[in-house]
Amino acid sequence: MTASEAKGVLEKAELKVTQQRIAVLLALQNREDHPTAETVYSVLQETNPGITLATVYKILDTLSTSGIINKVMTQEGIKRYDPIVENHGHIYCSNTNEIIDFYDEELNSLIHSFIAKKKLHNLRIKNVSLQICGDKVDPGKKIQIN
Amino acid sequence: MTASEAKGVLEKAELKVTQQRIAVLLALQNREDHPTAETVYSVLQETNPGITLATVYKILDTLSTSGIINKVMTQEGIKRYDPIVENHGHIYCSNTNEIIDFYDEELNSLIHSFIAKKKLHNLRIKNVSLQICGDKVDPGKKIQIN
DNA sequence: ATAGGTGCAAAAGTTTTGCATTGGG
DNA sequence: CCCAATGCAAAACTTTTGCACCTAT
Repeated sequence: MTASEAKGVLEKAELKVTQQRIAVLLALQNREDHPTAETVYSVLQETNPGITLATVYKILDTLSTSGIINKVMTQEGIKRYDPIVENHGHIYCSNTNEIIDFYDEELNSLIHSFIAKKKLHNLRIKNVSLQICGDKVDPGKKIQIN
Repeated sequence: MTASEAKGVLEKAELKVTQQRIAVLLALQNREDHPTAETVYSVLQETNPGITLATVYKILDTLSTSGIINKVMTQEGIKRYDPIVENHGHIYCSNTNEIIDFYDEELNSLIHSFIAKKKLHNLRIKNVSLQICGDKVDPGKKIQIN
């Protein structure tokens, strides 16, 4: 994602375009590790030395409330953020603290048709996601999905 | 659940049987609202005035680590606890802060057979759960599942 | 007897808030 | 220009920790 694309995303969401918001958005897009506010903040120190931790917190909250990014809670109660907003699940490793995206069209339609069939009255569904918690057998290697 | 049943649960898990642990376990069993440590603590003030908040925290952590109860993270990052440990999903209402159990055998087998088929290598799965986030349309009424 | 649990207070860690200042539309 | 976003510091809030004391086994 480029800076002007980020600008477009913010404008589309009717958010004021600021240097800080663009920087946070770009920083998040460059990561696949679902960083915390603190991590985003320290990454930005190199490129945007002015930005404040409190501002990063506020921006991440604003962006996730607007549906531009995704908030993910860890098992430990830490907020982490995901640039991918499409429906997908997460795998949590309690030994490495990794959060890995788990995307599958078939599973999505499986779950959604099931929920539609169940008819949840009086609920406006905003988000559905499958979470898989576990431990890596070999923390040094990646998790393979196939 | 009775006090002696609670005692049995603790013994089976090889945990030392204390008045405080029994009290916390019973308090949790009597609730369907997935209380926080703070809530469990204040509920216990009536029946067990001696117990400390820190102790409640420790006990809830011990019990969930032992698999006797279930830890549930809210979207806000608050730890809440569930006496039901069988595999089930949760519905989160962001307007009422309710957590509602969502249990369905068919969905469970659907998800599990899917995961088995996908073969997640290098991962020791501890827990799988579906989380549905939404808003109650009418906060005064219950959510109907059928 | 002794290993481990509890109570108390203090600390840690994350996130939020209040307010003055700055900057975008 | 004006409202909203930012920066800064302080506060809030949940949860953990250290240590002395107590209690199950």
